[in-house]
Amino acid sequence: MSATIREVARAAGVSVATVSRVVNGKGPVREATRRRVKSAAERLRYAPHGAARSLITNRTSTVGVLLPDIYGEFFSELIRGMDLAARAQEYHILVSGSHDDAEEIEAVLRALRGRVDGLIVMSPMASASALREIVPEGIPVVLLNGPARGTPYTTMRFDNRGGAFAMTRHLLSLGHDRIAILEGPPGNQDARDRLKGWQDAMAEKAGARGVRLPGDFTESSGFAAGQRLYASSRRPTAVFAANDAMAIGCLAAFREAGLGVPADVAVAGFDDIPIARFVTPPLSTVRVSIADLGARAFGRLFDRLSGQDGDAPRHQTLPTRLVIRESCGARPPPGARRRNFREKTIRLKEESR
Amino acid sequence: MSATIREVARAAGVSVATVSRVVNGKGPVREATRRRVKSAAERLRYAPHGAARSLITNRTSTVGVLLPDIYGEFFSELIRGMDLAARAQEYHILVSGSHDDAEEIEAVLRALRGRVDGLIVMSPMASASALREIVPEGIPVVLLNGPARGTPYTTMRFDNRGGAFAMTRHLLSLGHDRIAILEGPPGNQDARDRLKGWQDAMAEKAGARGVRLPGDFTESSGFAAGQRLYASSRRPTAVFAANDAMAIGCLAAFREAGLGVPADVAVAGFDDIPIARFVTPPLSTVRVSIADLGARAFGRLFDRLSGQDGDAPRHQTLPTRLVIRESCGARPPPGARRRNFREKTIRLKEESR
DNA sequence: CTGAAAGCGCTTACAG
DNA sequence: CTGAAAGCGCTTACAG
Repeated sequence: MSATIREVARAAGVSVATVSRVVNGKGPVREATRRRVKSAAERLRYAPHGAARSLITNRTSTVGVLLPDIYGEFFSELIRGMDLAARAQEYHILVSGSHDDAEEIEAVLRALRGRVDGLIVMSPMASASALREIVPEGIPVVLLNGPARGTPYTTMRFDNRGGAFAMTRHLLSLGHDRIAILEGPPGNQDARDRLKGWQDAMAEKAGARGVRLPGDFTESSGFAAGQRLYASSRRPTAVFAANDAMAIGCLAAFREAGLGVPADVAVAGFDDIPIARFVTPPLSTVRVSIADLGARAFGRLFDRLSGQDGDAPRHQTLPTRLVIRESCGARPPPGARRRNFREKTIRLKEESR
Repeated sequence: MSATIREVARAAGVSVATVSRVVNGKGPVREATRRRVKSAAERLRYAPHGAARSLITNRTSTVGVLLPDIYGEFFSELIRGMDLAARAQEYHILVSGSHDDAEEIEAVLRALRGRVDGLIVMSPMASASALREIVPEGIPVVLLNGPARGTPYTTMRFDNRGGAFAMTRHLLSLGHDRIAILEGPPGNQDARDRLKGWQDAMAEKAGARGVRLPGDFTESSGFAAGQRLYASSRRPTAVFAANDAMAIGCLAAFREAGLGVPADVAVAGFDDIPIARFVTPPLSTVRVSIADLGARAFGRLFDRLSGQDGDAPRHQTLPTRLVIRESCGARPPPGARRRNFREKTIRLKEESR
């Protein structure tokens, strides 16, 4: 198909070594030779063969990305952030998604040997030790949303607990004392941390009573939870959903039941997906920058790959931001910055270690 | 890092050729030898080196996916569909997104040589000839949403025109005769085809008057369009947005202006993103299966790669489905199938060539 | 400044 | 049934 280095060498009347030097811009080459090679390469539309190059250099310029079964905008944004960061370093992204058990991940990881220089893994398994069994050693790994401690891996996550804590506290400060939480999927680390934040805030306030409802991050599960809440005898005065999709499903259930938001019940979500400000009423939520998470994860991995970083695992927690719109019925909190669309956002302190 | 075939060979007391035969399950090997090799490979956690294998077999088991700058659920769903289909064939997906000019794409394509067996390309450029200049020859390509004719490539798309035509006709049948369209980005082929469908339907009805408003597929652009429509002197009685995100933005603008939907104005979208049924009021739209598009695109490419398909380019158009909810104010159309959430869906005839 | 040669880790005819 | 050897397309010391 494509021309090889040998053909370019012949066309330019030089050795393959010289072509290689010109193409890679390293090693001394006389200007006249360089031009001859350049033009031959261009004429033949030469592009170095990636696999051949990888074999000898032991670098693939590719990172593997393993993700659990993810829907919606989270996935896009994450890939987007990583892809942009990777391209800037002339790296490629090999994606494999929809994993829900260890065996599957292991199979993919084996197949990736010799194809990637490093790995970004968002594991559906909470256990770090399980992961260590599976991930090949000697290859740099950045873990997304995994456990922060007790891992030999560098990790990166949002401050889920902090964001949930702040939002719950905000609801409490508005006078709510019966606050329900719509939980995410049981095994999901984000879901756990958000639940934890809600619990911690609720524990702070004497007399506050919480209700926990199961969910799975889909709009439907939020809708179902909303229906249950509506029918319950002592209805909570506020609902904190562990993500926006569920909050929006819940809003739909309340609307259908004729329940006013925020007049009859306050609702808040988590993520600040683009659509959050356009639903009825505009949704109060916790903003995270998913693309940023992706870009930083790649950046960390790249640092490791280029030896700019030590070998010790690092753990970083990205800050979140409270976004107060209409669904929680709040007046603009003091000190909040004014933004478009009548929303106020509050930057939360980063919780980094 | 990882064990090589040579190490496994030594450990098992055989030649590398034999290890290769065992690992690949081809060629005759005595059962006892096979077991010895298997156990040695397992003990050493041997995994074949992808690049080395690619170099000799001239297959990478990887397909490259080039996409324009895409946000939201479209991107996720597409990748998801491709990834699932690819995994079933033990293929990998190399993704590169956010391209908006030819030069960028060309650079990525060159870098992909020797890394992928085939390409799935969704080009921001409408012109097929421009693409031909860039795409390396001799490598199978499936074009997503590109022009159907005049290309040497196999193409795959939704029946955008047909879906838009059916929805517009539906609005007309409800008695609307002033129907606005919120257009997508100028260069986008989906956007063009949807506009065409609207135009064709409007042309059929004597006395129908259309208004065209610019948009870019984002909620914000739909919001802005909604505001303009509200302020306009002769307000249309129905709005057809070229995608759901814009329709939802438009709904938000109408709500803010105190305009009732569908009482004062009907609204319809395109895509049927998961959230469409949960907005207020639930959105009438045209359903497409994005994951299906992705899976089929991979399938076609795979057929080409495994020689199961001829060399002649094939063009396929995937059918869409009308989903009637509340935002367009229709009564259930006759013959529609009943689904959950009080919606009716109508399968539209496939328009395949 | 340039070239001949070794070698990266595999697979695959070809002998035996 | 098994092994020795060639070769996939590159890069990189090593000579010259």
